[in-house]
Amino acid sequence: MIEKTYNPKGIEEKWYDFWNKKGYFHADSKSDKPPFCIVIPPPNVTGSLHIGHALDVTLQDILIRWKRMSGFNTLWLPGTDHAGIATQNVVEKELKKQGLDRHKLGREEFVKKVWEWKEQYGGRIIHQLKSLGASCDWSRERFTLDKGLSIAVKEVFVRLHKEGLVYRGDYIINWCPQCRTALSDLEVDHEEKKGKLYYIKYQFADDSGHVVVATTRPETLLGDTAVAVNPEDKRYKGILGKILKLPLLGREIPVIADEFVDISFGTGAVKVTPAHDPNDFEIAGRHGLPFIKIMTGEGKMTMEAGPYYGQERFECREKVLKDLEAADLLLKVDEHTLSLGYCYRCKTIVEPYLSKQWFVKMKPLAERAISAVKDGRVKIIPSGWINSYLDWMENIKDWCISRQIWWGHRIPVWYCKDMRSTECKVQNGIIVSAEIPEACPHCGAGASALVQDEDVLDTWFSSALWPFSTLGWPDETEDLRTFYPTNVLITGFDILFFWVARMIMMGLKFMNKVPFNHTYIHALIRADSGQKMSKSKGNVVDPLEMTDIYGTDSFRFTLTAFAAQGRDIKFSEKRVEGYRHFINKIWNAARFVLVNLGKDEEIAPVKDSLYLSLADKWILSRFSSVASEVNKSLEEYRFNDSANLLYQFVWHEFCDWYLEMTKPALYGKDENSKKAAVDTLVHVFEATLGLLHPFIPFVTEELWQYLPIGNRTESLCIRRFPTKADGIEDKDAEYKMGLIMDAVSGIRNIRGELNLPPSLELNVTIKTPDKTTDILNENISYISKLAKTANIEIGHDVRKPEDAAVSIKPGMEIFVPLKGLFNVEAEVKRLNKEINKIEGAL
RNA sequence: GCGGGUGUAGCUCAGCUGGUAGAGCACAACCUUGACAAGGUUGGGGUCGCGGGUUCGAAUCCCGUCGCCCGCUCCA
Repeated sequence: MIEKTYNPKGIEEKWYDFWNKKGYFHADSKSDKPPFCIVIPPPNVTGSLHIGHALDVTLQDILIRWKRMSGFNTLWLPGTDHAGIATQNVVEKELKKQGLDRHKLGREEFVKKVWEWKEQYGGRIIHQLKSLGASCDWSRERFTLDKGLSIAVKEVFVRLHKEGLVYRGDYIINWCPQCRTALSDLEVDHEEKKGKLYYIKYQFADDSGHVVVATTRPETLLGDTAVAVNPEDKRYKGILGKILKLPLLGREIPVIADEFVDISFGTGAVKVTPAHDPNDFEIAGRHGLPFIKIMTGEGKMTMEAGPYYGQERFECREKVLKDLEAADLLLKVDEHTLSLGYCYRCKTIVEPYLSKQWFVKMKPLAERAISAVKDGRVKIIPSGWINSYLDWMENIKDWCISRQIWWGHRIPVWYCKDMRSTECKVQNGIIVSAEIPEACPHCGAGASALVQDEDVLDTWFSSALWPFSTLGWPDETEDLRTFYPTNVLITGFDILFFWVARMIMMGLKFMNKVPFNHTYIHALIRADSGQKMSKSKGNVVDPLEMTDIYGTDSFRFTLTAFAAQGRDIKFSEKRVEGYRHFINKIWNAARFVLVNLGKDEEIAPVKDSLYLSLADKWILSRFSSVASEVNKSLEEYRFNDSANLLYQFVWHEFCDWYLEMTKPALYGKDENSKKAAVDTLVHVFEATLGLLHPFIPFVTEELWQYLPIGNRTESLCIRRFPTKADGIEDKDAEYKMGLIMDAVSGIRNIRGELNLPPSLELNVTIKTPDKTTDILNENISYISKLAKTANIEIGHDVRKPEDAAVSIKPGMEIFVPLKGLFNVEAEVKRLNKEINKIEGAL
């Protein structure tokens, strides 16, 4: 006999190894079964599992296990991401502890170190995924820097370049002076901060007065090449074209007119710093202004900054302000809230910076991705995200894809130093090639004249190809034919733009088909305070700690029950404990089933039995509708609904009612009834384990092994997933049981008149109201409920009771046999005791 | 500025297409009854943010309002 409480230790590892070794997770690209494929959102290779992953993985595993059991050829493709900047930063931090930095090591040595790091920690997250029960096909595991995926990356870059969708140019990009690399717009986090707005006098060169401009970054005036006003601004009509003396440096700059300037903000006059502000950059383009770089990639001032040369950017700001004040050029300082950009990896304030970078032209790619969502080829669930998606896509800007770091896919571009031909000069000596070129294709210069671009690609460039690069693209593999497009992508909304949108664009571009038909965006898990979980706040819940204390099944079930669509989740450990009790309840229900089984008992199909009791019919019918509801809710990604349905059914119907009501038959002398009861009990319990398996795979597999079901497969995880046909629909039984349940629940209220016989049988009469008007005035909702239970269609207008009373007529009496309630006797004793107590007190 | 979400029991949250307010935890009382004390039975506790409207009937639909939260975007 099995233990009284469920202890997951040992059981989880045992079954995971078993499933894995048996090859149940392996997908067959030649199978006749319909394919069902999910590619995992690849976690950071050196990362460790956080609770968001746990939710993500649990939901995917539920779908995969459910589809596998439902007869699909399932592929859940696992893998990891090299996570460019993130990983490089971690390794650099580690080197710093050893007194090293990457520049001392040199590129080759450094990259080697990162690979070593990857080898050392890369397996950790995979191991953690397995401990959650993730039924991935590990034979197909991928890493974004794998050879195959690298080929795909180069191929995409080359093809996009050929079509003019990849270009190189000087633009203002977001620059992190700490990481010393460009960042895409998405990699910048904005935060509102209280800052100051400084009003500075710019004097005319002819000493005929001054113009006041306002700025939040006074140090950038060192790079000003104009002051702009709105052409419509009457205040400044007279000064257009006049020359100003740049404060502190004395350099001469013109006053220009540009419509970009907002008349109502500040003084209506704007300093123009083309090399350090994206808007000013554009203004400069329109007016042919020079670009003066006053800052280096480290955030220090250049020679152009004159006396401020070499100063750090914020130090320089202070000095500039001091000097302005001394020169009586600082008119006033206002409080001003502004939103600052921070590097999403190192939290340093990002600097708008002019530099040469590679970009992807997004508009043409976005157009197709917009229509794919609009016409439903990609369905976003919940649909609330569609607006955000479209909004972003319709205002998309070009994507800066070059990063000045070393860990990642090196850009497949070489520069010819010789440029011996005009052709080569026209091309600026740029050679884009998937292979290492042996000579310059433009001018024939030898390999020694060619230098590869130093930069690597944004880490999201390779993830954008994930759904097809992992299946073998650009080769036309069997896997690609079978599993692309994938069925569903499950991820959090935080990477909707980073990743989901870009996959849709790339999938359409290179496969001509959307990468997935559905994408389910789940909620973000927050700490119970409602804040985002983060290490610095110390409010992180470690999933492995949860599984260690409560078991994987309890933890998975908690996450699933939490996963209501479209809202954030505040995590509470108490809920996990509650669901551990649920797991234990199932465990003990199994013990009940097992003690009521004879040794080697043959379990017959219940449909053949003529001796089914009301309770048997009822539970079979309930099972039928629960199975149908679970299938339906999973179909619609209502994970929490399916979890709650099962919780409700197992605990409050199967355990609370059915197990009690079947006892008289089980312990009775009638062999036929007993046989029918045992058959039903085992059958329903076994099928329920099937329904539960995708949610709580370990405990269900363990228990299933004890059940004597004929013609069984060797594992529950490949058992056919139950449908409503595994029960027997019997609305009449449900109706009658509903009345019994109502009556029993009402025992307390009618106890004064209750005269229960000592035997376990009694009759309860439920009398419907006498008059139609009573029904109308007081009992419409009651009638409505009864009608619902009895599955009677009532008219839309319940004000016409004759419609409602099709089978429940006014004054009609319904007799309900309350038979075999095991604990009625004890309940009566208790009630009488309490009544006596009350009477005694009176 | 634009968009989205949310306000339900002491706490964390469910409540699909309108029909007598639910779960877990916490609390109180009783019960070791042949699966289960990680249990059972019963109970206390809610003006479903506030104000209107539609309806026989609204937590649910509509309008307004207050509070909290989250995205995107601009600001010199």
